[in-house]
Formats: sequence, structure tokens, C-alpha cells
Amino acid sequence: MAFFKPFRFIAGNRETLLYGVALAVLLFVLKWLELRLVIVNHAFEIYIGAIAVLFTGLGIWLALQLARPRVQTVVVEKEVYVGEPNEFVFNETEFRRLGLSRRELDVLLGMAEGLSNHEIGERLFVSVNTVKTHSSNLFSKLDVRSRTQAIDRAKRLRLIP
Amino acid sequence: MAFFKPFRFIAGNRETLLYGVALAVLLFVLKWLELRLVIVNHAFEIYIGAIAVLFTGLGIWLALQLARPRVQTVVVEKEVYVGEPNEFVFNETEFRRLGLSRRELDVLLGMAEGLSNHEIGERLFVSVNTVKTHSSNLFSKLDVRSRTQAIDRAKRLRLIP
DNA sequence: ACCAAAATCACCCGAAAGAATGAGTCCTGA
DNA sequence: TCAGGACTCATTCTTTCGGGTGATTTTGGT
Repeated sequence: MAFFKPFRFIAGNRETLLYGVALAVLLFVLKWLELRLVIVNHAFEIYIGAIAVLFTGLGIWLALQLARPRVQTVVVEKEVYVGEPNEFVFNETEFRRLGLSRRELDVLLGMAEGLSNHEIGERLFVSVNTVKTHSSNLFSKLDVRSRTQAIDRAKRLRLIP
Repeated sequence: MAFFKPFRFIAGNRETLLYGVALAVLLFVLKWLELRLVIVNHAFEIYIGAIAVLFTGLGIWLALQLARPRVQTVVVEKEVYVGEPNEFVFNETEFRRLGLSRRELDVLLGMAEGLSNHEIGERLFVSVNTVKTHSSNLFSKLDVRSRTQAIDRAKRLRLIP
């Protein structure tokens, strides 16, 4: 029964003992009032009132003792360094600022993958010479002198992942 | 107390009305019991017990209605995704797994900066030939055939930033 | 003191990269 | 229609890269 469930919260024997003593005192008071009732007959309403008050107080006390506390949820923000999604955002601004062409970017991407000029040419369906032309222009615009430098700079400028 | 908990759902004036009705019924029951008491004298203890039970319930109900609810704070941690510091952590495990030497790593770092073999040699105070030897061994261990491929692979393996 | 790994250097050769120059095609905007 | 940009391709030449081989010296650990 749910009524007795909260009794489990009463810790230790001392509290149980205290509760028993309180009940004994209560019964004693009741008996005393009962004796007084024989003498003063008109005190019946007072007696009933006393009972009501006493047990109302007992009810209140019980409720306060046993009432289940309401749960209040407090959200605490905790910083968690989560594994970064490593998302690459293409730097469109820098791309236009440098005046790179689409084809030059294609060549650059191929270079970053470790492809040779010949392989880049095959991927883009153009000759090696064309790739070389693009790469030369690319180097000029990036102000570098080799493909490795181009890759390094492009990575820093967030033109390639 | 779970037994009386539904009483809390009664809201506004209906609650007051209900309280009045409950009191009326209570008084009626008391009056009825009082009448019965004249006939059955020995029912006095039952009467007292009923009073006690009723007012205990009333007290509990009152307490539940009026008492300030005890709150229990539950802390819920909420993950806040903080901007990643983009910090580079050297993959020591992969480094040893591949059996790379210190010098080979030095050469690799130079390559990643876009330096030529000659420039790497100057930085490391060795001849170009030495750099070429290191790079050759490096390529074998990384299973690649060019410096750009080496850079690409090393980046994926988190050997270089 | 010895061994193994690492580091150093040298030489050759072919392939690739890069610089420089010229030129043809296509497309778009003035 | 005309200029300019992007794309394409070619040629020549120089430099660099990368593979292969061999050798000597340093270093670190047993």
C-alpha cells in the first residue's frame, strides 16, 4: 500500500522509538481527556475538538515527514570537447581573390591527392601539356614554385581539405 | 503521499466547493454518530477512532495543499559543443608501426612545407644525396611513389599537421 | 667490444616537373 | 564585332625527382 511506503524513509531505530513514544503520549492524553469527560459532561464538544485538532496535527506532521519531494530539474551546461567533425569549408572568398579558374582548381585538387601531371591529365581528359600550363598559372597566382608548396599554401588558405 | 496526490489536481473554485461539501458531509457523519452514541453507548471508542482517522486524513490533505513543495534538484549535464582547437596530435602509434626514423620524419616535414630536396638538405645540414636516400626509404615505408603522395598519406595518418 | 640500425654520402639514369613561349578555340560582355 | 578571359595543346630546355646500387660512419643497446 502506498500509504506505508514512505515509512521506509525513516532511518534507524531511534526514529521508530520516538514515533512509538509519541503515540503512547497521545493515547495517554486521550485517556486523561476521557476521565475528565465523566466529571464535566458538557465538555464533550471540546473533547471532540481536541481530538480533531490533535489528529489534524498528526496528519499534517505525517504529510510533511513523508511527502515525496518534487523533482526539479536543473540543466547544467558542461563543456565537452567533442571529436571535431573535421568539416572542410571551401574558402570561396580567397578563391576569387586569387582569381583562380575552375581548371586550375581541378589541377590543384589532383596535385593534393598525390597525382602526377599525367594522371591529372587523364582524369580531366586533357594532355599533360595542358596540365602543365594550368599548374604554371596556378603557381603564379599562388606565388609558389612547386606543387608541394602549392598544396601547402592551398591547405592553409582552405582551398583544399 | 501518493494516496492523496490526485487531490492536488482539483483546481480553483471547485476545490473550495469540494472542501465545503466535504466538511458538511463530515459534520453530518459526526451528528449521525452522535445520535447513534445515545443508543449504543459502547460505540464510543469507534466514534473516537473515526474522528481520529478523519482528521488525520484532513491534516494530511491540508499539509499537502499548503505545504511548500520540497524540491529535489537533479543536475542534468548538457553537452556543449565547443569549437575545436584544431590541435594536431602526432600519431606516435602509426609512426612506430611504420618503423619511420627520426631523419625520415624530418625529411617528410620538409616535404610537407614545400621544400625541395636541396632546401631540405640545407635545413638538416646534409647533402642532397642523403635527403634522397631518406626520401626513398620514406616512400618505401609509406608505400608511395612521390613526395606529394607521401604528404597526402602522412596527413591522413596524422603524422604531419 | 660488438652488432644492428640509422645516418651519411656518392654516382648514374630515366622520368617527371617546371619555366618560357607561342598558338588555336570557345564563349561572354561591351 | 571585337577584346579579353578561360581552356586547350605543343615545343624546347633546365631542373628536380625518384629508383637503384654501393659504401662509410655514427649511434644505441646488449
